[in-house]
Amino acid sequence: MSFDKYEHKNVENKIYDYWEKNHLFKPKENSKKFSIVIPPPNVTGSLHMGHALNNSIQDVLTRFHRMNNYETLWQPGTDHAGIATQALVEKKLAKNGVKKNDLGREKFIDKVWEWKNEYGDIIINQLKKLGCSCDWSRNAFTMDENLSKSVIKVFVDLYNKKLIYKAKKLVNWDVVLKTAISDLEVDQREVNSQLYYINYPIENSDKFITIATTRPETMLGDTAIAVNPKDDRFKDLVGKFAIIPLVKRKIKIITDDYADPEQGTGAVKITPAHDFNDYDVGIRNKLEVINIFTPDGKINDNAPDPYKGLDRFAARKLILEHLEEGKFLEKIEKLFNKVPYGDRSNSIIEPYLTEQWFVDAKTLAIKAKEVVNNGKTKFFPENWSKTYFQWMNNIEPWCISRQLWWGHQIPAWYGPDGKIFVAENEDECKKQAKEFYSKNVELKRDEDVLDTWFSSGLWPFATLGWPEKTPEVEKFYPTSVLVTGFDIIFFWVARMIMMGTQFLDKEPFKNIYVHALVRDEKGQKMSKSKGNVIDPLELIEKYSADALRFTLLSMASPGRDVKLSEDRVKGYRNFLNKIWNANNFLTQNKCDFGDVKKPENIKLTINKWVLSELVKVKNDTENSLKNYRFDEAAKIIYQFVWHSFCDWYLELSKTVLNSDNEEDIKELRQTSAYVFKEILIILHPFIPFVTEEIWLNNKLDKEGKDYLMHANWLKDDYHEKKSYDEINNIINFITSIRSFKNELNISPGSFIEISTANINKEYKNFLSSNENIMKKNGRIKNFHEKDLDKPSASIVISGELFKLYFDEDVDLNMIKLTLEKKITKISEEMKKIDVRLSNKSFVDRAPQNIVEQEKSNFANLEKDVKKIELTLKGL
RNA sequence: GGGCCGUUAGCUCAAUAGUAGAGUACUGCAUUGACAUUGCAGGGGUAGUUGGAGCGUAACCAACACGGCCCA
Repeated sequence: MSFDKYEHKNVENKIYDYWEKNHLFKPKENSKKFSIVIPPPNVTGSLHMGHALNNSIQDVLTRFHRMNNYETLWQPGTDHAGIATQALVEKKLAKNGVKKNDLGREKFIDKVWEWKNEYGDIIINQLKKLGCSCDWSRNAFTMDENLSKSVIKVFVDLYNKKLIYKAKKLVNWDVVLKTAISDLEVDQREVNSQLYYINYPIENSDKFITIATTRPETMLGDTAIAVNPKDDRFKDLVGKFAIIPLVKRKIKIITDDYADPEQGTGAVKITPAHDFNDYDVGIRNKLEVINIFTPDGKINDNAPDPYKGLDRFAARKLILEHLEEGKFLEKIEKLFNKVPYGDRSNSIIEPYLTEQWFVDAKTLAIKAKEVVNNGKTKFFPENWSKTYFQWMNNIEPWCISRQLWWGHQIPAWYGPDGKIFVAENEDECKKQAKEFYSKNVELKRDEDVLDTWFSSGLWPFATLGWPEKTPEVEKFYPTSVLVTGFDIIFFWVARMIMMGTQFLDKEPFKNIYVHALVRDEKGQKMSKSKGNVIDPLELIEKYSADALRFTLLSMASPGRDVKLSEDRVKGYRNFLNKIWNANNFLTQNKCDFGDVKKPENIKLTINKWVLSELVKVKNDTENSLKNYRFDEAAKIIYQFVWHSFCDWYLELSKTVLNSDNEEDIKELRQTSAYVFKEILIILHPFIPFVTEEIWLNNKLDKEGKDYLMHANWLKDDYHEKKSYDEINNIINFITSIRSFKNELNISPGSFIEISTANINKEYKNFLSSNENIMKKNGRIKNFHEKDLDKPSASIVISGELFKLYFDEDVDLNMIKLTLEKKITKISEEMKKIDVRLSNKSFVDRAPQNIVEQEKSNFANLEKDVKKIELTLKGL
């Protein structure tokens, strides 16, 4: 087996099994609580990039809190996706020639459950691939018995409070699915349409009035023509009657502000049964409402013969032909307009007059707005509260009934005369009915089911066992944070807040972290039709779940779309490999992971430095996480592990490890093991698999007594400023030497000699105390107290002048050019500072420390230039 | 029509108003032991435009341009 590559494929499944086997996802009793409910994916769904981002974030938060003494619950589950699931099962049955109606409601629902039991866990298993540490023993489903109980209770309760009611209204009707849907499930899409100008003859006249419409077929249901009261063009016609072409029905020409003189001809046909605006006009003017469609979008018997039974689009075509023949069609214009589409069926939505159940959302919104207003619930980024309020302030009644079978059947029963009884079960309704009618009567249950979002609205407490007073509700409600995409703030977040404040009198979550949508690398929304979908499972397969998680997290900056490119994922896969090899290095150098602890009385500067860095990095990472700045957190730790720890600490440590100072070696082994262990701990929430694998390989779990998943992040305020500065000086010195060699085209591997004749004592001391490290990493043969008698090149580091001697021949001209370039650069900088300092207002009004800083910067640069100039002269 | 957001290196994005950074890509060099999924070094920015407040701005204000999203 090769040790130099991290192979995630053999690791991730194994590690996940290990976590599950040891029940590490279950909440562990503690006084502090942390809880998240998962935004339940559709049971029909499969993992897409949005899920991957959403759940990576939740998992980081969950793991972080679990590690740090919070009793932590990440409540998982799926929702029953009424329309999608029913459609899917119907389609499947149809393949075998079975129709839903042949089976009947009960048997059909059995079939759906069969499907759910077979395929419903697909997305759950995909979440496991991603590493999600949900408490799967609590996995919930919106159609589960206890959730259904909450749904029924909520419905009955809201009905009794008159916050749910039944009404005949115009609703958004999906003619393919044959159900009502809510406003939110309607997509307004911009499409190329045609605007038809149609002449309606005026009764008893040879004149006509021209209206413009994009939907000529709805003329079958026209009951008026409206013009604006201020529109003088139609003054003579108001009050007269027009004859609908083809239909030959008489309709009145009325005035209404809705008619816009600027639009079309200024006269507008009114079809109250098939347009939301027209419906309002109809009510204002007491117009007749004529429905012309069947529930599946065909022309019904209210229309004249030739059109009856035609599909709405076929009817349009025929009507246009007939209009043309009858010379009623004035002209056709091209138009770019918005047309409502059902987001599930992709068919054009019809406004349709039916009896449906509605929630009085306006009333529920009052408390829901309050908790955000008074800061009990906070949005991150804060700006999303604006979106929330904008919708909440203009909220419309929510149509919750769906003409489906799969879902929570509405707990309403009808008496023989249509009287409605609502209760948690039929027996209760029967009691009510008996009292009402003073005899036993047959009751018939409402056939409709509730909108899936109605049950999702109860998610944060129904999953915890409400309405029972469970310990979970007690402990974990309100939940700590909701992690979600902005696209469902209305659908889901707002509704949960309404339901939570209504039924538990408390906000469902303290914080709402709103993340962006994941787009492709060009910033386009991923969609199957565009073919730009990146499948997270493929990326996991190719680069590991850890790499995908880290990529998504590092790109999750607030208010931005996440533009995902595969190269980034590859880059973070390399990061895992780097960590893996750092561990190899430590192991090969006999760093002892058997008894890891922070060494006492540390002597070595690099050890003091790395510990100081570690503490700082840990604090910064923690702060970033607390502010939901996953991008920052990822960046901080990446920078530390790769650059500070691997590039500098481990490199510098080689000098110690190769020495014969046993005491130093021991201290270094201890420190590096300790720091690396802490790195694993800090990294674990981000990249749980590889950190766990290394943890277990190094036996840091102490045979199950020390789980990485429960390891606390370090608590320490260690900071050795002197050592911290010293190592930073070393890094600066070595980097300067390397750059200089590079500029002079000197091979980086070659060794050089350095004269320290011109530098101050302090710096000399610094050099001698770090001589070995400097020599090895700077590739320096020797430091000399006096200048050597051979050609040199000079360099200024930290304001001190060093002379360098090379074995190979260096072109004097080249040295000259390099130094001149340096002077130019510094001079430019000095000019800028000079401008600032010679500005009187700056000196007078800027804070003193800023002015001082500028002055000392200037002085330092000046010194550097003088020194370089001196050497130039000597060349 | 109303609202929200964005415009910084080739690309993707950061940054309390006080010397513009990272990742990636690119260029050169290195390679016998942690790692080529590597190392070292380098080039690359008139911060969308215009105006304003301010000692000082990428950051604040206003207008405009371009792009994106939500609602009607």
